[in-house]
Amino acid sequence: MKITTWNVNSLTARLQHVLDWLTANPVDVLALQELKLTDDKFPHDALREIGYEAVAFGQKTYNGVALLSRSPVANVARNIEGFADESARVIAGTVETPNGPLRVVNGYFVNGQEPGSEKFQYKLNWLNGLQSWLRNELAAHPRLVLLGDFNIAPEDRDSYDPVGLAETIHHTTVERDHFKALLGLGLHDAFRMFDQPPKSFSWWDYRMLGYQKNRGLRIDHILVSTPLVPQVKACSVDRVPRKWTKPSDHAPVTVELG
DNA sequence: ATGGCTTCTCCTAGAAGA
Repeated sequence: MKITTWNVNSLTARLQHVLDWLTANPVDVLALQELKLTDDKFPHDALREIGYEAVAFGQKTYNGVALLSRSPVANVARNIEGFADESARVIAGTVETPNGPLRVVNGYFVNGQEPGSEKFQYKLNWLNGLQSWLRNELAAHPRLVLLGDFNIAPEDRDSYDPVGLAETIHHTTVERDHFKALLGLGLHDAFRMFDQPPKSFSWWDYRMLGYQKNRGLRIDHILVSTPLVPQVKACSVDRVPRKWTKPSDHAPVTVELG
């Protein structure tokens, strides 16, 4: 089965891209971030027509996450239990697979804007909350995938300019330590389980011809729990939709589980 | 050097994204 994460930067603006991409890539589960719409505006009908049911957790203008699935999603949770949050950033659900139930946790991690800012502190608090909650989620659901827009470039090789951007947003030691702490819970970066082309990124700035010059970051991730590791068959970024007209600034990342 | 784009809204300017 295939599971994908994609920050679409407005589902209203990107609905046709999502429909086109899913039609060409009929993955089992698609985790979306940055819907930027409220649940009453969620395009259930258009998705149903191509075979997907969705559970959504939306918000006006900002944030918003959803799980699209070809099979039912059960036991849906919204945001981080035990962490009060004004923003719609997490939706989790369980799908049945031939190997048993699979917990899928989809997150739109806080951006943080600038180290030292209030928003950066919110990012750190949010990451602490996520970590505590995930410990329990993993205990309850040993087969778990955490995926989404992490807004963290975990290592220097995940940035187009690790020296020039050292200790700037997405690159700070404290953010990277949080990423390592997630791995410490018993999660594994599916992308790094395979040989990948150098300068593999998942996001490119709209400005400065970012995509054309491959000035990007790898900030969209798929982490799998230890029991799933033997089942991971592939993980890759699909740059194709980043080349479409009016693209999202993020590309979809897909993991294949055997 | 800066910002260079795209999205949204209390809508045509400003905030936010990353």
